[in-house]
Amino acid sequence: MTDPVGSNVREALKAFVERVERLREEQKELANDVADVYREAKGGGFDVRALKTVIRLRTQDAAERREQEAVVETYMQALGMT
Amino acid sequence: MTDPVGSNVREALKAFVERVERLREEQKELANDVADVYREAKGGGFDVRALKTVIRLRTQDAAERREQEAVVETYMQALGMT
Amino acid sequence: MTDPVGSNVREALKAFVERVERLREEQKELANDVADVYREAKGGGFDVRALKTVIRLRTQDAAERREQEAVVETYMQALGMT
Amino acid sequence: MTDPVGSNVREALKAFVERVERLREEQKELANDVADVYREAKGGGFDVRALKTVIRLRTQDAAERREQEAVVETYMQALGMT
DNA sequence: TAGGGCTACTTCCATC
DNA sequence: GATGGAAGTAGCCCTA
Repeated sequence: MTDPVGSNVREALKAFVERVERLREEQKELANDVADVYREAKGGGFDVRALKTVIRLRTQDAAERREQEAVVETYMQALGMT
Repeated sequence: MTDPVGSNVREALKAFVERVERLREEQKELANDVADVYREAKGGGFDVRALKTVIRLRTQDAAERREQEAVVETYMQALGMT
Repeated sequence: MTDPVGSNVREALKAFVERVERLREEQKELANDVADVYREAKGGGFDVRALKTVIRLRTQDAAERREQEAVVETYMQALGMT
Repeated sequence: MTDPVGSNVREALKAFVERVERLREEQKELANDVADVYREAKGGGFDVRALKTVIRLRTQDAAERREQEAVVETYMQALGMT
């Protein structure tokens, strides 16, 4: 056992690395799927940027979102960004 | 049909949004899984930052990686970072 | 001249590195300044998140921004996010 | 004073926004300067990616950097990435 | 109050 | 050039 990383530890290391790599692979597949959906939506005439905005807004609580938007609106009016 | 978005289009919109949201949900779960693995590894005494570095390096081609490292090493020696 | 990096090249390398580091330093100072402003604004009762949103929106062309917002609004209504 | 944002507050708001925008402008100029340096370096035959790596490593303490690299090396050997 | 995780933000990189 | 993902950083909150 002169190895700086004993075989049990080595096995644990390999296991961690492989688990992460497997998960990364699945993440990449999902990212491709998402890109496919947007490509389809674009092909169907939708504005992808607006779609992304809507989807982002949906992740926020509705009440909180309206509150944020109200504050932003107030600031914009105060700055003459009408 | 005074609606600016007709019902067929509306249905298509909902379908796209829901598909993306489902995929995003799965992505989030995978991200949590990855975080869990790193947490476990940390608990097992591994250096998470080094782990991430190793996993990143594994995605590179071995020959290319060694080439990069050689150049970096050369520059570091030239700068006295020995 | 057995050095893999000749002295002229070495000097050029050092010069590039130092120029970048100087610029990075200035960037960091500016980032601190920005953080200070937001801290002040927060202390003055402003909503920092909304402030950031407003400042981001100001970088967009006003007409384009309104166009985007109109599309987003249309999608949100179609999805019942009223 | 029926304005939701009183004039003093409005002035404060404008001041904050303008300060941030000015700082952002300076940051952008610095980013351009950095890009210029790398462009020059590339023109002089340097490997920009390796340069960036070296500059990043220089921000770390030398001892800490060597420690990190040793751990990474150990993990790589344990994984057979020799 | 110093640390330590957590979240959000920003920057960077790799990919198309 | 644009996009998405990852890494690093900073600020926040809580705990000890």
